[in-house]
This record gives sequence, structure tokens and C-alpha cells, in this order.
Amino acid sequence: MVIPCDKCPLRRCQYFLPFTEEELTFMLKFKTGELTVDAGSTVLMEGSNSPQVFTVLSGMGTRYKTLEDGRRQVISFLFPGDFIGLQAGIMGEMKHSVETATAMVLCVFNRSDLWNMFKAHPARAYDLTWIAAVEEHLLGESLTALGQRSGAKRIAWALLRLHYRLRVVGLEKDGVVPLAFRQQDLADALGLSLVHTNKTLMALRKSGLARWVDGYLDIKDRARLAAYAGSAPEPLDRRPLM
Amino acid sequence: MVIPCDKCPLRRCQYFLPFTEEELTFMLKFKTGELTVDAGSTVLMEGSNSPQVFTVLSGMGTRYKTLEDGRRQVISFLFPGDFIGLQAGIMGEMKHSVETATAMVLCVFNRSDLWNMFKAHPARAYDLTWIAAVEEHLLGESLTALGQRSGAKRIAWALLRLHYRLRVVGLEKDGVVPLAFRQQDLADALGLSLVHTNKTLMALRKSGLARWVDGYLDIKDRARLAAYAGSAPEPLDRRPLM
DNA sequence: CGTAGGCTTGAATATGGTCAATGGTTGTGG
DNA sequence: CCACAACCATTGACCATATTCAAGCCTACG
Repeated sequence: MVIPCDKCPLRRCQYFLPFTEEELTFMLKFKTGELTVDAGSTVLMEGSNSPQVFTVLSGMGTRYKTLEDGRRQVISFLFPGDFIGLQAGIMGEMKHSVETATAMVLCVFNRSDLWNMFKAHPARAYDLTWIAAVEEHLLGESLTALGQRSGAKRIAWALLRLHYRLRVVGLEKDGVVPLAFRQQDLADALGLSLVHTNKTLMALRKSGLARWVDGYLDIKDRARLAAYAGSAPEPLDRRPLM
Repeated sequence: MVIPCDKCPLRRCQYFLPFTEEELTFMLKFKTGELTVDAGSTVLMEGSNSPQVFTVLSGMGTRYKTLEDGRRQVISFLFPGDFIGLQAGIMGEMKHSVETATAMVLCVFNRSDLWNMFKAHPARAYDLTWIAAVEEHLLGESLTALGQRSGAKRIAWALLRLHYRLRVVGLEKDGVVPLAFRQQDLADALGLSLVHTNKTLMALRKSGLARWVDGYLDIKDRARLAAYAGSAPEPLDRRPLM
């Protein structure tokens, strides 16, 4: 039932750097199982101290923080290949929650094995740090979008980035990618109200720049949408897979 | 002239986790020198591929991204103890620039030694990943502030966080900390216009909640400012020092 | 003493938020 | 099989927060 790392479909994506033989051998032991969850489940809770860390194998989700008054900030969207639980794994406590938007399958690793990895497999430890650095970079980009772009440009920029991310894991077909979030999720990610997000998406749809309906996002002309957004999101560099 | 790590004044701060003897020995070799720069200098440039990474020993600065149209997003403020250059060190290219607001002294490490560190000193490698995880956490918090808080609350929140950060490195005296940035820097960090930032700071000053003048920030009653901000920034957990 | 950089202030404007209500779809219990 | 609830998308009207434009002021510095 469980997919062994040597048969992992994600390894076929150019987006991820290849494993060496030695790394592959290690990962086969490191992966202790799979977790399958329904859409709308909470995988990790802010403040929790999970004994496990994960890599998304399939499905989509959100990482978010909740404020006292119930408002919510979506920190990032999660896609196949994303590693989750680093904070709990290293610092001992999650600083945000993780929730699924679709059914999701996750590769499970034991937090307690992380330290062994650092001792015995420095190349994998290095890759984990690399993944953390990529995450930091992406958050900086998001911060820049929220701080410097108008609502309409923010939305155009975000749709492009989501489209890129889904493309690199092979989920694009003719400019169409599956995108299983609610408008509220995007609004919460971009710091906009649901109403304004809705109206802007509607405008993008009418102008033919981007069409996100029924769980599918269709961008016919990425360059045109990028021009509308002011500039395209930075291209995604290849990165390690855990 | 150069301060050896065993005499590093930062190690006296409770905020930083202590070194083991072995780590200390390693750091003494790992640190290859010091870099002293004037206020207003650029230490690292977006897109650059620096052969070195650094830890701030003294002084303050900003990490920021520049957009095509010249607008600027300050990603974070830099204080003693902050590690910079992880992205260049690991991914090979800086994704933001680093500029000083005051004169600054930096501990210099060779990027090429990083990999040796992962191989020979897993505890230090683990700490570096920890530092990256902390950075990720702080960026998530900033993102939440930009996305969910009104201008006035954002500013109050940011002043509190800056105050916290300076306190933990021992720079507070009677509620007063040195804060050597321009109002424009804060505006660029929070995604607000200079004018609005100025007016809000003025209001905070008049109401006695926070007084930031002439390079010093004075917060008499942190609890009251936190109430005004909606909620206090998350407390800063102890973290490793590199 | 003149200039540059940063801070301060007022007035006009617009971007985006809040409130309120409707319609479509899905799932569930009677 | 229908009634009802829950959830999400959509739309209009009104309003507030924050931007932009424009000026004046102060201090440090050559």
C-alpha cells in the first residue's frame, strides 16, 4: 500500500533535485509510513508538538495562523513535495496550523529520527536546511506582495504563482491546473476581504486574463497576466525533496 | 582586534542558547574574521553570490527586496545575533539585499566551510536549521501582521516586536531602546505610506503609548501598547547563535 | 549659508472594507 | 422524496482607512 521512496512519483518531476543512491537508501528507512486524510482535516495544530513530520505526497492544503478575534492568515498553500512540520521538528512547537483542502496523502517521518539524520546523513540535513531557506525566500516574496501590491495585482500575482507551482509538479494541462481552494482561502492569504477578492476574480474572468471556477484555474496567456500583475512571481528554482 | 567567539558578548544574552565546549572550539576556527561597515552600506545584494555568510555582532540593518518600479519591501530588521546570507550560502543566490542603518560589525564565515560543518559538526548544522526555522516563523508573523492588522495596529505591533528584540540583547534601559531606522524603513516594512506612518507615530506619541524620537524608542507600558495593537507579538523563544 | 535628508502637516481622493441580501449546490433527516 | 440547513459564490450600496499630492520645517553638513 505504502509507496516506497524509490517508486515515488514526485521524483520524476524536474522541479526536485535527484537523490543519490545513498540518499535513496536512507529515505527508504526514514519514511515510516503514510498518513491519509480527508479534505477539511487539520493535520497539525498551532502550538502542537507533533512527534512526526511530513512531506505532502498528493493533495492540497493551507498553512495558516489564527488570531484571537478569529481572523485567519494563510501563510502559504501546500502542494505535493512540500515539507511540513519543520518548526515542530526543530523548535519543538508548531507556529501555525495545517489544514487540507482536498484529500491528502502524506509521507510520515519520525521527528526523533531527524537528529540521527543530521549525525549520519549530512547531505540530507543540508537539503533540509535548503528547503527551509526556500521557504524563507517564498515567504519574503509573499510579504513583498502584501506590502507593495494593490489588491488586483496581488491576486493576479498569486494566481500566477499557484499556477507555476502546480505546473512544476506536472498538474498542468493546456494552461489549466486543479486548484481546490475557496475564495476565502485566497482572500485570507492576501489580506483582502472575501467580497473584494470575489469582485476582482470576476473582473479577471471577464477580461479573459484568468479563470478560476469549479476548482480549476485556467490561465491562457501567462505573460499577459504577469503584465497585469506588474511583474511575474520569481521563477521557482529547483530544490531538494524530502 | 577581532573578538574570538569565546569572548563574544552576545553569548552572555539569555536569549541565545549556550555553546557546548566542542561547539565553541569549532566556532573559533569557523569564524574567519570581522567585517566593519559604515551606516548606510550595502552588505549583500539581491542576486549576488557572496562567498561569505555573516552573523551581526553589533549594529542594526534591514533586509529588503526592491521592485521594478523602485518600491521597496523591508523583509526584516537586523540586530545583533542575526545570521545573514543563508540563502546565498545554501541556495547559491541572495533573494534580498542587506543594508546597514548604523555602523555594523559582522562575524565572517566562509560559505565553503558550511558543507564541512554539516559533515563534521551536526550539532551546529542542526542549529543553523533551527535558525532558519525561527526566521520562517518570524516571517509568518510579519505576514500575518500585514494581512490582518490595520495600519495603526500594525505599527504598534511592530514597535513592540522591535522593543522585544532589542531587550533580549540587552539594549533596553528603563523601557528605552535605541532604534536607528527612518520612518520610511518602518513604512516599507509594514506596507504603509510614509505619510500615514508618520501620522500614526505622532498619534502614538501624543497618547503616550510609544515615543520613537531621535533614534530611541520609549515604551513605558508594554501591556497598554499591546492592548492597543490588538495583541502582543509572540514572545521570542530562545534560539541558537551562529 | 545653502543644500539635502528626514520629519510634519493639511486637503483631496481612491482603494478596499463592511453590511446586507440573493442564488446555487450539496448533504441530511424526516 | 422533500424540506431544510450549511456552505460558498455573487452583487449592490455605503463608508473608512490609507494613499497621493503639496508644502513647510528642522538639522546636519560641506
